[in-house]
Amino acid sequence: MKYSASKENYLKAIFHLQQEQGLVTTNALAAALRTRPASVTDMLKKLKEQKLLIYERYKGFKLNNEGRKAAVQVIRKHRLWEYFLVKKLQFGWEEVHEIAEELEHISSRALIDRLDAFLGHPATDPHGDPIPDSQGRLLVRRQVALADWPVNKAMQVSGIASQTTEMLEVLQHNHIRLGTRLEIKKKFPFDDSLEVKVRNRPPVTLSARVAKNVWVTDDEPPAERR
Amino acid sequence: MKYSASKENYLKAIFHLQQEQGLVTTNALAAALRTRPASVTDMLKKLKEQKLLIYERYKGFKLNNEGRKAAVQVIRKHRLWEYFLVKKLQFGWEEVHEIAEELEHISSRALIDRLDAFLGHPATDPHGDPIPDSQGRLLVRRQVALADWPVNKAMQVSGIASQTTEMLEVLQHNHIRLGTRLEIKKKFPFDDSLEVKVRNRPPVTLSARVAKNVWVTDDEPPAERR
DNA sequence: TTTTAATTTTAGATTTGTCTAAATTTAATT
DNA sequence: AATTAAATTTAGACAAATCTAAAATTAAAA
Repeated sequence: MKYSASKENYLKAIFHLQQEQGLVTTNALAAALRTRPASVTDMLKKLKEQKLLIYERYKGFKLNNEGRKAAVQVIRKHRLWEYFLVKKLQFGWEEVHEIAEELEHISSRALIDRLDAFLGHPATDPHGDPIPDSQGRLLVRRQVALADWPVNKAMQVSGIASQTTEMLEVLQHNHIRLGTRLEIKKKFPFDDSLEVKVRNRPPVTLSARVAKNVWVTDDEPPAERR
Repeated sequence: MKYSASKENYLKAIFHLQQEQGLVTTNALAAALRTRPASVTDMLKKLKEQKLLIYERYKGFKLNNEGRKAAVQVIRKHRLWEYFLVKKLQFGWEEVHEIAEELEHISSRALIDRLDAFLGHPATDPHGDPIPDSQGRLLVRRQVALADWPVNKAMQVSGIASQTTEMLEVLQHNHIRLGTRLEIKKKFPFDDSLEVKVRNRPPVTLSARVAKNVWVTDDEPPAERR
């Protein structure tokens, strides 16, 4: 099955949206794709005809099994390319998204499998998001906002939600980046700020704003795939 | 300047055709692109409006300076990707063309410059064709068919025109590949076959058919760019 | 130099993906 | 429950790239 770049973008966006909500709405998808609701309806009709999603007029929609498989393949390509761009071509992890948006539509299956091998079958992309394996199995790590993590329980940074320069500046200043292991030492209910500690460093304070935008996971990520 | 994938394909094809003939014809371009003459005319009109070529109705056409620059950038991308596929991803040199046809349309300039650096600024692609540098300068090697090379003058294989499996089989059998240095020992006017000699090997005979499809160049390629 | 053939262009249609504006359906309020 | 508002879909249009069939131009042959 080969889909157009546009269709692949729709599949990917629907996949991400339905992770959070069960059913996806036309408006939400239009916003995610920066397009018009009418255009979304047009495309939904085609995707439904191709039996990639379950869709009821005026109600909402979601990918079926076929659609999910296709979406995961696109995500796999995107994240492998991002990894390549950062690890091999020395791009900064904040500059690669746009380029990967183009590369993800290259169709050759052999290419992506060889790229995967060349990169050493990486488990996550440079933003900490898991890379689906060649069978389309996606490692699901129970990611949670740092703000919601319990006190005194080891964890590591698995992703950064908001990747503004300002945000990255704060993290860099506090020696926190992807994979950094840390613990929350104290929570301050007054302003929801946190005191966290990285090994061999003095404790630092993070604002609620920051804590909400840092994803963390267990110290040792389980190999659970689905 | 960003052009659509389709336009880039036209530019590239025109560039190659006008290397041989001065003016390109509608039919020749249609054949090269496996499309219809009417479609070619349609596109020519657009390329002319964008001031990428010189075109007179019913007469013929060729790229102007702007068009040539754009075409060379596409060729640069294509050949760098081919090099990457063969040298880094271990593809065979005969399988990479199709994939590079897609990759060559990725637009990021930063990507291609970093890829170039990552690969060590290679001078030629896996087929022996020169890779334009980042300023669009294309190394012009005086390539000539093996059939037309003088007797007893050292040379090296710089390219293979017809890359059928059968052709490659013959070459492999005679230990001839890209970069192989050899000399013609004798020409047989009867059937235009040749006796050639590779160093440290017994002489072998090549048919006229083969000799016409092997490009050769001087032993030491000059660094002449234009 | 006519006539015929080949090449090239135009006219009009089609597909994919998008849009605006209007109509329809669903949800929210008074 | 009736009315207003929001969300969604339809209708009709448009741009890009392609096509077929017919017309126009150029080249070749009788």
